[in-house]
Amino acid sequence: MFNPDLRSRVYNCDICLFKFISCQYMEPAEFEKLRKASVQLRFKKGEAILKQGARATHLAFLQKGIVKFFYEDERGKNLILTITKSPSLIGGANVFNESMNLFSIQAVEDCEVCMIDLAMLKEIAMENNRFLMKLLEMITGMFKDSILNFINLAHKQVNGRIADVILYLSGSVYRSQQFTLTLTRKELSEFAGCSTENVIHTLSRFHREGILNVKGKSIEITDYERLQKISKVG
Amino acid sequence: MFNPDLRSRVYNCDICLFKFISCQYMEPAEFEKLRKASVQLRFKKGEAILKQGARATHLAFLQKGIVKFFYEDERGKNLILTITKSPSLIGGANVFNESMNLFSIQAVEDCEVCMIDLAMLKEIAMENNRFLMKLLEMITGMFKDSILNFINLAHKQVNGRIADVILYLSGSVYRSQQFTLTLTRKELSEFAGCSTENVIHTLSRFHREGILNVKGKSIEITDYERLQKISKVG
DNA sequence: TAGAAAAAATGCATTTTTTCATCATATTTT
DNA sequence: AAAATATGATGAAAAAATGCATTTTTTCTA
Repeated sequence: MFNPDLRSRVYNCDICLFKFISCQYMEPAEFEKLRKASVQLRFKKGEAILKQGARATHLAFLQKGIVKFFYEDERGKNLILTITKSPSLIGGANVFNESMNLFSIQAVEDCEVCMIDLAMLKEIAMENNRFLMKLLEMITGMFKDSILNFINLAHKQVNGRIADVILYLSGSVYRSQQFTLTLTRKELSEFAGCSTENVIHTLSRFHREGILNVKGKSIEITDYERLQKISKVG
Repeated sequence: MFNPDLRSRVYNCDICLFKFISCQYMEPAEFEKLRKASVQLRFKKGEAILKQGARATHLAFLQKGIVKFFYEDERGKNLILTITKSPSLIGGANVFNESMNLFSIQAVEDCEVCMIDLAMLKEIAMENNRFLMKLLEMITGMFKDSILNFINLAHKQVNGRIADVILYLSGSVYRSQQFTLTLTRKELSEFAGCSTENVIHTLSRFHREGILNVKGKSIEITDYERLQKISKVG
């Protein structure tokens, strides 16, 4: 039989971590309400998933792919707050107080995202304390990551900041000592808070000094110890 | 009659904003449980209210005074996340996920603080959704402020960052165009993320250029427009 | 209230970072 | 396939920021 409900599904909900976690706190019937208030979407590299300043109507769960959180200032300059890979709850920053998105979220590579209706989510959370607590935990965790990121960047010089960025991408995003960047040098500079040229200069220096093997988008960490030391010393 | 319960009170709870807000969400009897699980304390300028790394056992409500939130890195260098005046909920950053304080909170001038037992607070919040939501809102609000602060600092040069700090202190802390700093130049530098000398140089330059009237701890904004422009342009 | 300690201020040498000019190489668009 | 556009790389000059030595001022405390 043909199931119309499945027609538009990008992926099966049974593999979804958010479903798995949620169902530890609610009955399947209750989760089904949540699911019906959600829609799965594909985003191509570069597409906006949530837009700074827009009304926050959805919480998003990143099922597949990598995204960047960034803030656009008045002069159009961007600042990347963090970069996150799936699976991960994204864009809940404003759920409990603001009605506007504080920042934008954009696909850094092709993504699969489930957009969950905020009104329904709130409705269910209000009836379910343990779930509300868990949500809270996930959302404040997001905040914590961004803040720790900033702290790292705030009192280091560019050397240390770039080392940090590489270590972060290697450890938390691509999860390998050798990876192919899906970010441009400009984006790296928006993450590290310096000029694009400074990123390029620093990467070539790290390459010359045998710390990294940089070839365009391909980066390999060849001297992990030293990179870590640069990150620490600042 | 002598009321032993009042003996150790630093101030009367009836003037407390946290009580006022809480009582919009709970019965007086329930609030009384919370009050009994709380203790009022005085902190002298410079004293630690909450210490980074320590177990988070209390939520603190700042009744009177000014505090700084700061992060101490491995090398003992500090970074001030934000500066807050009373009345304000402080130190809830870790309430819902971590068991350790993510950062320290210290009195910048003499303070009166109510330390609220976290276990009891959680117990009550779990039974009271609307109150839990309100708490959540207050706590994520704190996070939001810190992040916006960081965004401001992250891609501006020292000029703009110092302008920002002065505008912030004037607008949100001392609430006047003319105020007497309770922070040292070193603390300003930890807030602006630059060297102490740079703060001093920049303040004297602003003074020379007629933007500020700086005399030791006393600061007056004499050209608000220009200060704001410097903050914007970075 | 004198003396010590801490904080603030100043000038200068050095380092770091940005900006700009130029060119090579990808990637898209037409 | 050519043209247009974006991205990456390099070097040099200018600007910004730091670190240090030293002096002055303020604050603390005995």
